Amino acid sequence: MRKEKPKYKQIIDAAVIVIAENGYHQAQVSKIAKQAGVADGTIYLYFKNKEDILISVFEDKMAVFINRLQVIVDRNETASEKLQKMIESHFKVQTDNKHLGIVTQLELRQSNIEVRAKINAILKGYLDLIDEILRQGVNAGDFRANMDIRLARQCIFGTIDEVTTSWVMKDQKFDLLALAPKVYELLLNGIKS
Amino acid sequence: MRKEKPKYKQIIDAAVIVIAENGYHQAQVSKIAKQAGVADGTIYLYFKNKEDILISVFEDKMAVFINRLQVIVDRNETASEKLQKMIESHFKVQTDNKHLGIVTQLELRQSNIEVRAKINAILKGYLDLIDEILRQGVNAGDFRANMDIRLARQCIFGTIDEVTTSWVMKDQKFDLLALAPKVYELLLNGIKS
Amino acid sequence: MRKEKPKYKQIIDAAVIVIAENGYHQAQVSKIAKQAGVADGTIYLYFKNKEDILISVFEDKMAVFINRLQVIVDRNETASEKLQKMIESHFKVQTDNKHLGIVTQLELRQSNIEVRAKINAILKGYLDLIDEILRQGVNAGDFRANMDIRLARQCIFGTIDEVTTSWVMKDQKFDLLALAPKVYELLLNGIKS
Amino acid sequence: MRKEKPKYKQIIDAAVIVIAENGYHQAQVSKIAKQAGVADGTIYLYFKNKEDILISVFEDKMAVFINRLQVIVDRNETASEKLQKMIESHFKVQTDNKHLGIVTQLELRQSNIEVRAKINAILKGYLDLIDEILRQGVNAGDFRANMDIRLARQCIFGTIDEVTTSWVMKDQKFDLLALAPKVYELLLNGIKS
DNA sequence: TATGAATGAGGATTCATTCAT
DNA sequence: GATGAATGAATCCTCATTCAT
Repeated sequence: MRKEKPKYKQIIDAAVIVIAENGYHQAQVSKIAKQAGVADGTIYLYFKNKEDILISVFEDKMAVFINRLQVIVDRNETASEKLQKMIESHFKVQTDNKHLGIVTQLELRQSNIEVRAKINAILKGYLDLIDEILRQGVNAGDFRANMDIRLARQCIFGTIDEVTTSWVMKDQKFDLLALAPKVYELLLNGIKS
Repeated sequence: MRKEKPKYKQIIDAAVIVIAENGYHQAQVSKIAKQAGVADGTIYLYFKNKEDILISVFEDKMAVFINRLQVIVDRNETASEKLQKMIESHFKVQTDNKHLGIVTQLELRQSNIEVRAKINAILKGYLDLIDEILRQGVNAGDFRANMDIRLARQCIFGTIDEVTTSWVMKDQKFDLLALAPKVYELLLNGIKS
Repeated sequence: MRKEKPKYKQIIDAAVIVIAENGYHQAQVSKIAKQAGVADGTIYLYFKNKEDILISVFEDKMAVFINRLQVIVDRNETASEKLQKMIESHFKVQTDNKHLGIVTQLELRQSNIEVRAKINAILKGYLDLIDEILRQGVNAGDFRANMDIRLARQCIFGTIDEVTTSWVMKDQKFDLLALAPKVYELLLNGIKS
Repeated sequence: MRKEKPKYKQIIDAAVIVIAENGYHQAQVSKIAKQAGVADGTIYLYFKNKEDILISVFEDKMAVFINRLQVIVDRNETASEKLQKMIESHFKVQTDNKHLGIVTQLELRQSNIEVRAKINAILKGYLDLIDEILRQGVNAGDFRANMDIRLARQCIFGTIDEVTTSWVMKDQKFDLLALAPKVYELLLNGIKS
């Protein structure tokens, strides 16, 4: 599998650095190749085209969020606790990697509709897990029975996303993780039964 | 004042159509000029450069949201009622113009950091009005006293934005306006005292 | 005659200022019109096109050189004295108008071949007068009999021109007029019998 | 070193031909690329921008003049002989390449101030060698002791330049090289002791 | 005469991708 | 697998000139 080859990872990491430090529109393939320490042409042995690099970057980084959330969902806890852990986990991953937020919240959003559609398909795996928590909460009677799952999830993700983007745009100057309890409280109030 | 000249408006409207129908990266100045029924050079009598067109488009369209919200804020009603009207107004404006959502939710987000920074400055006028409603609600005892205004606003705007984007990406197939009551209920639960 | 109309002169003078202060390639017709205090379109009531303005500027300014030289040539003096006066006169005119040198020595030389050809035609009136002095000198036995008039004139004009250009490029910092005696000596040695 | 790559030279030579045959303002990069037999983009692997091409053209061609003059200066001859050889060499180089004079005397002079400044810096290498000959002549007692070196050089270069330009503008119809002895005589008379 | 809004042709440059080595 | 020189399509903006008023 291509993802296991060392150069694949090398190029992905280089792309994150180049995009974060130069911005989406200044992240030329040649710059990524240089950062990765390979020739321009080598990129095309591992990626179909530039679009493929960008999508792979998102996929690679999103996997961290998804894997952690999967662990949370699989635990034997209440939906409210899972919601809380989810928010904390999301903010924790962003806090741990300065480049990540710049890339996911600002730069990759400048990509064109086609790339964004593929990014959304990847994001769906994450959103589905949030839905799962919400369904668990409804079934357990923790969350309101007549709640629109999709809407609730859009509220949760929209809020987390907006807060994260705001934090990135403020140069990550404040403690994002410290906001988790207040975000949790706000969101829980909206959905609890 | 330039905005009162008919051609200024003509070009703005042409830009919205061209961007919505061709996409951000295929919205060439010459295409906008043709759509507006003017010569390419005429564009530059009304706009400094292409960036200026895009920012002006956002400014012009955002003004509709802001003006309507200002009216709502100025009314003699409870903060909860204003929140409700705000959500309805937001969805109403989006519903009334098929092109608008494509431009604000999808296409203009592909613009570079400089344009986005200017877009955010315009957006701030809208966010400030939401903050105003929240402050009014807290002062009147309708909303929780210890509520973080900024966080609550990020929750509200993040949710509305996410719902709207989702509606646009689903080709505006369902009735966005019909979602307003449920969105209102969800958000109000999160902040009411 | 168009040259006697006040606006004609107004535009010529404006052109000299605009060219000197902005450079040839930044001397747009609209800038000249603004400096002259007329509308863009008005320019075209007095000049056929932009080229015509530039040529007229050269013609107008060159007339000063030519008229003064004509007076010198018509005097009852030796050719050597006339040569001396000519050099002094040339440097004097340049010294008297700071803008003139910038326009004639640097900026107008950036014009295209067609304009330069017309400029050369105007210059010919000046060169012919130099030839006249040289012929007088040869006839009077002051200058070498076997001298090639055209070559001698090219030497004289080439030297004066090179010295003047050098003075302009050194920001007219030194006293050009003070060089006249040495230039005269150098050139006279080359041609005297 | 870039100058040793065949394509660098290819492009320089193509630029000379295109400029000479089409004129400075009609010498588009794409035309130069086509003449050089390379793609437009290839130009930019060897030159920073169009300005860089033009300056490089002048530099490359001026090197011929400078190298030949350096050889002359280094010889064990009198300053007068060197002056004579210099004039002959200058006219010889111009005579050998029909395109060269058009480019150096007419077309490149239409370039803007920035390019001209860089061209003048290159030209300085040539002028310095003329100064060297003059200093040698003064020291050896061949040229006048109280002579102003700079002025004498301006006279020499101004004359050669004027004669050459005149020859180019007359479509190189007469024998430029045949003028060398008379030019030499004229200039030598001006400076010899 | 005078105005000035409108016109529209024209070109340098970037960069994702290829392919001979 | 790896290289990197070469490709070439694609677009924003300027400004001389016109002409309806």
